[in-house]
Amino acid sequence: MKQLKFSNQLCFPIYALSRLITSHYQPFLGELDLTYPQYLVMLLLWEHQSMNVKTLGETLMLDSGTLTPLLKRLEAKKLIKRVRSKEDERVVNIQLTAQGTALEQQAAETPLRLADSLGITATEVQDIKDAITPLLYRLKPALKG
Amino acid sequence: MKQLKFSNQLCFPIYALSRLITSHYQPFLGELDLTYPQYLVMLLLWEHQSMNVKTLGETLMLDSGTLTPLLKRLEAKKLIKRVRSKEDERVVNIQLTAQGTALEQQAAETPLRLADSLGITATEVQDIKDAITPLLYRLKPALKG
DNA sequence: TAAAATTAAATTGTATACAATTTAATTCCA
DNA sequence: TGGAATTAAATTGTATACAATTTAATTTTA
Repeated sequence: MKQLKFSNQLCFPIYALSRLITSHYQPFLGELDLTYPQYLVMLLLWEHQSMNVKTLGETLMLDSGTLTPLLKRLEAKKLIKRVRSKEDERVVNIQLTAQGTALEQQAAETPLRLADSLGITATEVQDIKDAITPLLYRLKPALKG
Repeated sequence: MKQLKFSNQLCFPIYALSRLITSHYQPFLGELDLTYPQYLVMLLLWEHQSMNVKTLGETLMLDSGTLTPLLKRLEAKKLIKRVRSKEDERVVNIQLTAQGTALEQQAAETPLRLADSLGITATEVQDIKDAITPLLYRLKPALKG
C-alpha cells in the first residue's frame, strides 16, 4: 500500500468530519449567537457552574492562547463573568451570568436537532464513539470523556 | 439521558481527536516546514501532479478563502506554482515545482512515523475508518475517499 | 448576440488554534 | 526566609477556517 496516497490517510476523514459536523451545528448555534468552541464552553459551565481557565483548557484541550480571547468574547456577550480568584490571584474563574444560565433553555433542543441534521442513529453514534474513544484516551490520558 | 451533558456529545471527541492527531504530525511536518493542511495539499499534488483550486477545495472541503492564502504560502516556499489556465482564465492550476516534487522523498516515512507516534494498529485504523466513513460520505457525497 | 446568470478565485472580516514568550503570583527549598 | 523554580493567564505572531462579498471570466438564454 502506498503510504502517501491521500486516500490511505486516516487523519483526513477525522479532520473533515470534525469540520463537517461543526458546519451542521452552525444554523442552531447561530440562533444562540455561539460558535462551536463557545458552545462547548457553555456546555461545561451549564454542567459545572464555575470552572477556571486551566480546567476548561484541560477538558477542551485548548490553551490560554485560544481560551482567553474566546472567553473575553463570551464575557462581551454577557454570558459569563471572568473573576480572578481570591485564594490564588493567578487563577481566573469563569462563572455564568443569569443570561448565560438562561441560555441553557434555548439550547436544550440543539443535540436532537443536530442528530436530525446529521441523519445519525444512536447506534451509529455509539459505534463512532467506541471506535475513536480508545485512541483519544490513549493519546490524552487526562481527558475526561 | 441529559442531552446537554458535555460527556454525551459526539462531536467533541472527533474535534479533539482531529487536533490531537494533527499535533502528533507536527514534529514530522515541522522537518518538512509544512503545516497539516499544507501537507494534505502536497499529498494530493504528489498523486495528481496538477489540480486546480476548485478541485483541491472539493477534495479537502476547503474554500478559496482558506486555500488561496495557503497556496500563496506554498508558492512562497517554492513548492508549487500557481498558473492561471489558458482555456479558462477563471481557473488557477496548482503545479509542483521540482522542489515540491523532491519533497515527496523526504515525506515518505511520515505515515509510518505518525502511526508509530499514535501507537495505532492497522486494525484500529480500519475500525475508525469503518465507523466514520459512512457518516462522512452521507454528509458530503461529493467527497472522494 | 448582448444582457443575465453562473462560475472560479480572491478579498474582507471574524474567530479559532497553537507555539513561544511574558507577566504576575505562588510554591519550593537550600 | 528569600531567591529559584513553577504555575496560570495573558500576549504575540502565524496559520488555518469560513461566511460574505467582490472581481473577472464564461456560459445561458431571451
